[in-house]
Amino acid sequence: MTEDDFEWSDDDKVKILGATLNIPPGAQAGDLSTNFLTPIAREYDNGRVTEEIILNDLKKKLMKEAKWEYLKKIWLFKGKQGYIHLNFTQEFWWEVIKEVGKRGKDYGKDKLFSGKVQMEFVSANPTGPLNVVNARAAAVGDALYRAFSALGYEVTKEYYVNDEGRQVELLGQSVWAAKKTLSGEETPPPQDGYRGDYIFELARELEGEKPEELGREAMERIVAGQRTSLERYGVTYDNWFYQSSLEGTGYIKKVMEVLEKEGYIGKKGGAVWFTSPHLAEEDDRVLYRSDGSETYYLADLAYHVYKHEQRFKTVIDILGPDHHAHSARMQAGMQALGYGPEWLEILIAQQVNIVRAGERVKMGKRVGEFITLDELVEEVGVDVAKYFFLERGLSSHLNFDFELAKKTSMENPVYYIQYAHARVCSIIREAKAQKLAPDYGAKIGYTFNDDEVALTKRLLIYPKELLLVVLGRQPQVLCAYLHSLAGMFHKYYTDYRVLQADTVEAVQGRLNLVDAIRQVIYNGLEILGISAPESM
RNA sequence: GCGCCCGUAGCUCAGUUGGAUAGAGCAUCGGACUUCUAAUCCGACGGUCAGUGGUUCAAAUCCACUCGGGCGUACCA
Repeated sequence: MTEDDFEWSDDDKVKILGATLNIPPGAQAGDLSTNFLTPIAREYDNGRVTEEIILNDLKKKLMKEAKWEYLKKIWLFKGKQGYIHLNFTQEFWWEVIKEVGKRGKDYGKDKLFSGKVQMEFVSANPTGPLNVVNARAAAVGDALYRAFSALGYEVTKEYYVNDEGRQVELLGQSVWAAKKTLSGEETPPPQDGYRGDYIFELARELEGEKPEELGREAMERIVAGQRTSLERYGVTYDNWFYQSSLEGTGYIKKVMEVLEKEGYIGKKGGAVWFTSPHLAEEDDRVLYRSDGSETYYLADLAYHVYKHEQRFKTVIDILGPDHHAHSARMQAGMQALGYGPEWLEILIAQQVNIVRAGERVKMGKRVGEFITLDELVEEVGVDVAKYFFLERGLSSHLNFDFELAKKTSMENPVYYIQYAHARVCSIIREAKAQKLAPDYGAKIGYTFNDDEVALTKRLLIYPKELLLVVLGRQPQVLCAYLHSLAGMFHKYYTDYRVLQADTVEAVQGRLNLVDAIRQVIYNGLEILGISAPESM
């Protein structure tokens, strides 16, 4: 086998250069390592290609990459498994720091992907203020939006407003009843109506007289309020799409035509159903009610047909925990309409339990008791709220302990990360007073010690972490990364003096290093939508 | 009943397209400020990865079953 027999695909390159490049544990390890060998070895394991041959080939390839000219040694770690270890020359670490410094806010950004992607998230019903699950979806959706953008996707953020249907009627009736009550004529809210102080506030402010008018007015007021809450939370949208705007567009008609043609339409009890021979009967779903009105399901299918015509490569919807069934139905419907399963991706933001004084707060708009996004921000602040949501996987249930979030706020992970940033800024400020500054063009005649190399490695893998966030739709990877980087920096800060290093060159080298750390923390926090204060 | 999510340290959770010695924070206990910010650092304590079986050179990760928790299962949205 010669070198030319072995072709590396782009995917393989991504793996080599990023996805599976790790910082190995243990003292005898190389600078970086990859388990890339194992899957490839198995793939080519026909008895003739040995690990050594692949290793040699990999070495040649890596040496050719300009960035890897500093590769000093590539070897097979003799452990339980065959990991490839890489060692680098000292110059390599300076190059990494230089790369971070020169690219600045763009470090980590890369045109790895292309195409239009839409992210729809929060899309709460216009019947009340935003709650904590909405806050969770907003934090994650917005962070994913930035991560996707950073890696080359052209991303659009959209908010879907369900401004039609029974809920708006109910809302109108609820406000109407509250208005009556306020005028001295005690009137209970309708069955399944909305309760809570905000209904009475609306009743005081709105002028409509009939329930229908009040419903429309209340909805507009509430949507405006949701938008303001989100802005205060640092989340804005490219587009607010109203369900009512689908009227007269023909998308609903189109959905019905295609479904009819493909044999997915059935009639039962005067209603029109989505049905399929592949589905169990209980999975059938109403499209038109027996009174002839359209369901939310039909409207949502039409809405997604509309999305598809906007030529999005991928559409990602982040929905609340009450949408499990709806999610499955949407996927079934979209496939019936002829769209591939990978086109629409539905992520479920699992429920958030609010814990106060050790007890779970039961919530629900119709119960009238819930913690709003505004209250959350008011009590713990934007940065803490976002971080609490971002550091956990979207699919796990989350306990949000208010007392804990406030009580331990001084030892909060988000402050820990921000403090690392502020500390570097403090060093830079002090350096400036001494007429010193980071200089990435400078020739560095200083040899990084082990701790400095370890920090540099951590900076080197930042782009890989960003890639993992995008591939797995999981911002928590970035939270863990930043927390670990901040931790390493805090220790470094305690152990070494930057400005009181032994030589001028050491001061310059360290100054460049800490400034690069500052940059990466800044970039990471920016992706997460969390502020990076210069002093605390 | 069926579907989805989950079960990892005392608590809250990372780690799951199979890969190196399972990690953090909080809590508890003991140390470190004459120093570029102690919102920090160091150390100690803490694990049958819910259980059983299976697949594999290799399982917290995949499969099956069991147990436990949450959510969903509308001609609401």
